[in-house]
Amino acid sequence: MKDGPIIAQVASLVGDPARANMLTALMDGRALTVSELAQASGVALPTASGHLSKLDAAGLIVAEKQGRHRYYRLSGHDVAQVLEGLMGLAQRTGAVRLRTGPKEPALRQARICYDHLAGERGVALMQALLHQNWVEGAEAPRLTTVGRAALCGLGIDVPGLERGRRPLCRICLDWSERRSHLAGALGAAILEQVLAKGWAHLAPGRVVTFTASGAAAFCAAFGVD
Amino acid sequence: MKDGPIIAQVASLVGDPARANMLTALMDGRALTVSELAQASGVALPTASGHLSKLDAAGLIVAEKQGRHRYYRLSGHDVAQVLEGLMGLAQRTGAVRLRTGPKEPALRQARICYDHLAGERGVALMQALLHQNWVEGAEAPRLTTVGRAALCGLGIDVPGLERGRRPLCRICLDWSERRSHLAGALGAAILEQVLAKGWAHLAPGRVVTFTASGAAAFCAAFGVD
DNA sequence: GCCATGCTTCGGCCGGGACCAAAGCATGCT
DNA sequence: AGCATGCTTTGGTCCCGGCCGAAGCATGGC
Repeated sequence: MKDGPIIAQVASLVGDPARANMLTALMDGRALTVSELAQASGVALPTASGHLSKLDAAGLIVAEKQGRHRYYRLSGHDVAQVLEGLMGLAQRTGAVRLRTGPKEPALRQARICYDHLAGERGVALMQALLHQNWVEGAEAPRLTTVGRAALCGLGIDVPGLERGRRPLCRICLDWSERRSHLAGALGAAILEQVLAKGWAHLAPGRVVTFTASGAAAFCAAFGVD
Repeated sequence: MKDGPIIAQVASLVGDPARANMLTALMDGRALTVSELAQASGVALPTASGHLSKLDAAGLIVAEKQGRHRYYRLSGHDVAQVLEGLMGLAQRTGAVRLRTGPKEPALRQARICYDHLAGERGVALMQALLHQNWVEGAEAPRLTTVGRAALCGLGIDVPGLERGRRPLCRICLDWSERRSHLAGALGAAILEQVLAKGWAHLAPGRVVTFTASGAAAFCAAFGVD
């Protein structure tokens, strides 16, 4: 007896180390070429190509041809979200990673989750937004009028975002903090703004590093304690 | 380069069809014996035993010895949540199940997600609770005073739940509806109450079937339109 | 036209792991 | 004690799937 969709198929795709590495490498929302993904996952190029076709066929990633390069990116936020969930599980159940990277603490502090901010800073941001009543609501948090004005003042094109098809506010469970952070169009826009203002920049491996002054500015702007 | 905890290990555990079947069989929150799980997953008993040891060692399930039986259940809500997430992915990406069961529609309508109500009815319940302002809040929705009184009136021991360690309100993304339903201690208590009042009963395979009068009573009680 | 670059396909190797039957423990009933 | 039931261990088979090298297509630059 089988209940619901066959979860084993998609799970086994993620279950291979090489593919898992590829997927996590894609979790920063960028599109990467086959060669880059091959290197990121530590397998030869032909092997990577095969893996990627499978992931593509399964609909977890989508391809984009550009000249003689072929770019792959995650097919949606739900994929990233499931990956975060798996990371949370892996961490809670104490699945120790073999070579516990030196940037683990940095990842916990601030990282990219598909296209928005996650980690301690991401959760703190969410808390601050709620606390100041810039957003409110339950499973689909809504921007308040006061929050809307404040974010516009910070240079975020809220009207533009509202015209898009993508939901403004979404929540996403943070694997390291086990609390939610802000996703959705607004989450992405805020991250974009943070990077544009030079408060932080992207380090390899999904790590987001804040400058000293940038961190201060970030906290001041969004009311993080 | 590996990011975050090794997600491949836990994913590959779920990736085996037999184990995936066992896990989904456990998603109704009950504890099942090894033999039951063997049958549910369609493998011989020794094979099932081996799978279960692995899942246990990985911390996805926990064992409970009772006489000569050995009961297994999911180790936590996070496991169930990740499984729901995987189902959502599998469905969106069109991973069709081979023998699309006849109870698929029933599953969509109302089913058990670990220990609370999911499916159309679960989502409708959540909407109604929000709409009537019985609960409000963002990533951790809170019970309002008016909601608290109303639920007490329906025979739910809210003070008792509040004394427990488990969070009262949690949200959980519904794989079939792609919207959230209510989880947490309150979600579990509501389901318990629905079953206790005979409004619905459990059918095999996580399906929850409402009686005609029970459905009406349910809608009236919680203000579902 | 030529070569260089990026990717896919093919062929063959190899290991891990799923599977079951039969034997081995443990627990409970009588 | 003795037997039945429920589960685990052992041993051995088998097949799936990951892996790479080499060859085959594309695309772009010269």
